[in-house]
Amino acid sequence: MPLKPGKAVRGSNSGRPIMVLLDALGQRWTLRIIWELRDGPHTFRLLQSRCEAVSPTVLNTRLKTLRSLNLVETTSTGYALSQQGEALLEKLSPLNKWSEDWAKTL
Amino acid sequence: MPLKPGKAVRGSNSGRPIMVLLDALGQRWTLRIIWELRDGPHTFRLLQSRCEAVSPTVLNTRLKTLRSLNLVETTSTGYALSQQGEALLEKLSPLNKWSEDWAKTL
DNA sequence: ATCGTTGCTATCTTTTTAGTAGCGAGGGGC
DNA sequence: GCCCCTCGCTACTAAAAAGATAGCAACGAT
Repeated sequence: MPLKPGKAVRGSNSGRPIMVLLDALGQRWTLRIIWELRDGPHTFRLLQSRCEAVSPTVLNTRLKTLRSLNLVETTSTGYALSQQGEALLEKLSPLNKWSEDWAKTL
Repeated sequence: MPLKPGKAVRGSNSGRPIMVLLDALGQRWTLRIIWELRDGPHTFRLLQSRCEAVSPTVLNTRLKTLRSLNLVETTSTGYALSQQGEALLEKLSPLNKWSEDWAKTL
């Protein structure tokens, strides 16, 4: 059951891209993996250690999904964000700054 | 174990706000709930039906978390994004358009 | 008082995620 | 060739989260 725009996902059978995206990003570690790839390619094991020892089972599952969604690709030096992945990260990276301001209000 | 900036979350004990945020948003339905609140307050049950019958158990858990994170608040007409929640949604809403372009590349 | 709707809890099942061990492939040194 | 190390990754099992369903107490309108 691969995740793919146009296909139903959990919680939405519309197949609308945003729903597919929200479903993918809502799986644990997905957002984090994209985040950790922000400064360049990482090997599987390095990525694993950056994500505080996420289990290889999950990491590999996520990487498979992210590759099938064309957000991550394998390079000679390890896993890296694809062009699309970079674009997505660009949309997400303002969250870093925002989250710090947000934290102050708590 | 409430989610809160400054405190360890699963996968990061740094307490950095971005990690707390990524952890929160990476829980299933969280992103979707924020998304569904984009056009105004909704009652618990309406929100539930908008999220294609998400179980009340999970919905309530998420709403509790989102309230404790100051992203959602209760109003006379139901659950609504707080000021912070609106700000977050603003950061996320470009994803809708982006996701459509992205979907074309698949 | 009855009815419908609300937010929500209790209970149980299923799915997902976590944790750990270790394999086969490849590279380097010798 | 052989040893040793690191690599990506799979297998297996345990724990945690999410899903599904039933239903209760509180409120408002009739």
